Amino acid sequence: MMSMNSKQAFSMHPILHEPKYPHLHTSSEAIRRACLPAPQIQGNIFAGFDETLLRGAEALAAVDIVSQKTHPFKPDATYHTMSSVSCTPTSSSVHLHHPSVLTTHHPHHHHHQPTQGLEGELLDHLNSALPLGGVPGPDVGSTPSHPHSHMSAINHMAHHSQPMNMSHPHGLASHAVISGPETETDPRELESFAERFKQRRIKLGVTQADVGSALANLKIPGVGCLSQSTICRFESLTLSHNNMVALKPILEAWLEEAERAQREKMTKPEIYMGGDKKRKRTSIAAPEKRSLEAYFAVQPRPSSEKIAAIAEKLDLKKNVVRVWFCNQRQKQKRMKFSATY
DNA sequence: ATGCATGAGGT
DNA sequence: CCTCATGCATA
Repeated sequence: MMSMNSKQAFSMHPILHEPKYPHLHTSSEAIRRACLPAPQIQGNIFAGFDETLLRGAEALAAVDIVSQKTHPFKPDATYHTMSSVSCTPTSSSVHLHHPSVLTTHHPHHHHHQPTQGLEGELLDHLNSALPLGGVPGPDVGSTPSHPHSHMSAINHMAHHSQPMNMSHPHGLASHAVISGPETETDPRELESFAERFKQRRIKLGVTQADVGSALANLKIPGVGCLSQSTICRFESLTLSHNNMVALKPILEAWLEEAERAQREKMTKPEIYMGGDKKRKRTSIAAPEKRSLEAYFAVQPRPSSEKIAAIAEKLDLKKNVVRVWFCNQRQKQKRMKFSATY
């Protein structure tokens, strides 16, 4: 039924980093434009908002007013036992460097934190706003204005960098033209590639995890292995546009190499195992999650204090809440052409 | 396939 | 502390 990962081990040291990617790719110069609002996000933050928002509002208000109370205990579900991850040596490929190949930031950013001053008011009008409006906060949830900057990925990529909604009307100029690195950023191109990739990958009888670990064998400078998660996300386009663009050439290279290898009957069963400490994934219960969503709808970027208050209110660790917001923001931004089309 | 987490790099 | 790219652990 679904793909199962056969193996996957690898990992890099959390604390051990090296100078990592030695190369270039400093070709940023993007001109990100003011992005537009994402019409709709996949998250239905407002599903059954009646309750949710009410609760949220209540909670929010309560938080504001009550704030600290000495909670007796904190049943935090977060017990991540960090571990020393070891680079599974068993695998034929080693990879120590960080795969952070694509992290080049631009100096420009312009995000504004709009009206942050009305935090207190938010609560209030939340009350009034939600029950009626019929459509309480679609807008809020969509984060109408979140400009963002980008970083370029690997060396050859987009330059004109239009982040996402570059609606490249069509110009599918047969992408053959070499000199034009700017040819591979078309969302449609990425989409079709992802699909072709998946199909050919399956045809090769390789799992997503296999692809990930095999990448290290390509010995591409600055490229180590990737996890099953990332391969999966690439195939399902649940990565940022830039991330997709950056990964495409790498996966493309792997694909060709894999098919070539198969032709010559060279299959190397790589097996590895990783047995370290496990990290426990915190699980936020549904009610808490609903509250968080409600908060997010009004204020996607709560201040530290706010986060602390929310955390206490929901009886969660502050960091858990902070990370939740970060992840939520990230989700809203990822590709899935909802915003572009 | 996804939820929560870590870490690098930037402010 | 944020954003991004990624990953481990899970459903």
